[in-house]
Amino acid sequence: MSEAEGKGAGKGRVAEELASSLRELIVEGEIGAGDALPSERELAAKFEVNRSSVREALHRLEAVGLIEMKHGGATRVRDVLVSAGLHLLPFLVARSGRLDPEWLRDLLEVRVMFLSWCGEQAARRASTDDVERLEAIAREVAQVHAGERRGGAKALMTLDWDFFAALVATTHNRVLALLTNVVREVHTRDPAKFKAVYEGDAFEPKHLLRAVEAVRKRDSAAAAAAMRAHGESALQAIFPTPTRGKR
Amino acid sequence: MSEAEGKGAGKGRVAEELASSLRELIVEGEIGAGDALPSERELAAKFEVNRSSVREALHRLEAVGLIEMKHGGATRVRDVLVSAGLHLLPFLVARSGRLDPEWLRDLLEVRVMFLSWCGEQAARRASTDDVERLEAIAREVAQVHAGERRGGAKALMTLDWDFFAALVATTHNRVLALLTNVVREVHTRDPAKFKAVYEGDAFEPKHLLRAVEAVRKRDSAAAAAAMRAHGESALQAIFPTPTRGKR
DNA sequence: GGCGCCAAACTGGTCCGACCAGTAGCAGGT
DNA sequence: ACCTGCTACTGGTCGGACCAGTTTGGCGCC
Repeated sequence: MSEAEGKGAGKGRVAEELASSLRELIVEGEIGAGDALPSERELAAKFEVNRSSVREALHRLEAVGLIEMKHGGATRVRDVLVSAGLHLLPFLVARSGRLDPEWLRDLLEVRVMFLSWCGEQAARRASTDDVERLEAIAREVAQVHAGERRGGAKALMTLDWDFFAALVATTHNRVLALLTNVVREVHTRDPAKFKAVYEGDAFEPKHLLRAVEAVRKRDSAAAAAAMRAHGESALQAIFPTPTRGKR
Repeated sequence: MSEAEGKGAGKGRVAEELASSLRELIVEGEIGAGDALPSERELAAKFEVNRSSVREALHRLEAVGLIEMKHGGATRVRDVLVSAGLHLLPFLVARSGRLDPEWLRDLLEVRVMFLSWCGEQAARRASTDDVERLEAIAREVAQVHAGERRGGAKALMTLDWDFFAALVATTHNRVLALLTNVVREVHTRDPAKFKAVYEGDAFEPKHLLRAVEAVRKRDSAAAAAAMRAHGESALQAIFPTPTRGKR
């Protein structure tokens, strides 16, 4: 009866939980694009919640582009790849509780692009304050990496994110800021999943230090290259094969 | 394909309209980050709609990160730049009905990054079919641009988008596909706004043709350069000053 | 038999009023 | 002065009624 089985989180909110369940069904492909969902009244009965709550849950999914509600007609599942926004990236990357290698790879590839471009733009726009901020973080990373400070992989992960965030801020590009918000969702939803990137010897603070120096010198090409190397190292750590190759 | 119908204003949906009104108030800065919204019951009375509809509207805004609802506490406006997703890019870029130059510039800059990177990845992953598809579109663009075919700026805009979409598809990167969905929202919400990019002599099909050739030869660097040039030309057309420069 | 119209039986959308469940702030006791 | 606990808020859930579109199928007409 009571599907009181607490999912990952979010008790209290009935609607949120229902949305979570439905999202999972869709993301896992158990409902397939184009299929019609049960009617709101049916869902309400099936999940033993009020129809208002069902609607609330459905609206959440609609807002993210997962489903399409049509007055008078059925509510249908949309094709994730052509209608969904980045909001459900976290759920796609970590479907079935595990990291999906395909999605993770795509994500890390895009990350390389981001890092590289942020480096390039940051080098063009950075103020001396920006440079100092970046340098402070980079140094801290180096210290933690060298074992001079406590923290380990977890601390590295946090600092790496801080560096990225600082870099984005340095570009003064607000579109990028919005993009970063979404990336942060992925990053913070389940940090443990990405720990591997920071554990081996793949993580090299020197890239960050090089990037800082390049930004200081206003050398956008070098900054881009350094950040690209930083991103590539993570990619290589998880997918040792060269960047190319068929999928 | 064509699913973006004119949505200038009044919807049949009460909740949607209310959400629109509130979103505008927030995006225009009339409610300011951190401020508390009136209670749901107050809003219901003020807008003469039911509280359920108010909640529906609020949930829509919450879903995109515009506001924060706390059980027992007040519903507050969040800082757009640190919490909002890309979903409201269209509203930020076109706030007050006009294109905001600052946002547009940021957007076009990011577009340059996208195009460039897509070119690079496409060159690595393209099948012969992909190349043919890209070439077909590029040729069409060239024909329209040369006046051999009807359409003018509007047709160019559509074709340019098709090319971009095809390029993204060629990368086989699904994260990028999601990202593209969001970009499409901006692109299709009010196409007339972006007409300027395709009207002057700024738009040069040769970049696309060069990109196709580079992709065919698996020359990722050349493809990246060509697409970057393509993006830069649009940027230059609207913001004639060199890429750098303070803001 | 085949065609077309119309009405019932769906669907989602809105409304109402009540109650549950947290929060914050004020009042009173210590 | 501090802490406690009540109370008057806030949002969250409920269920039941009704409105408004879509879909469907049967009935009458051709």
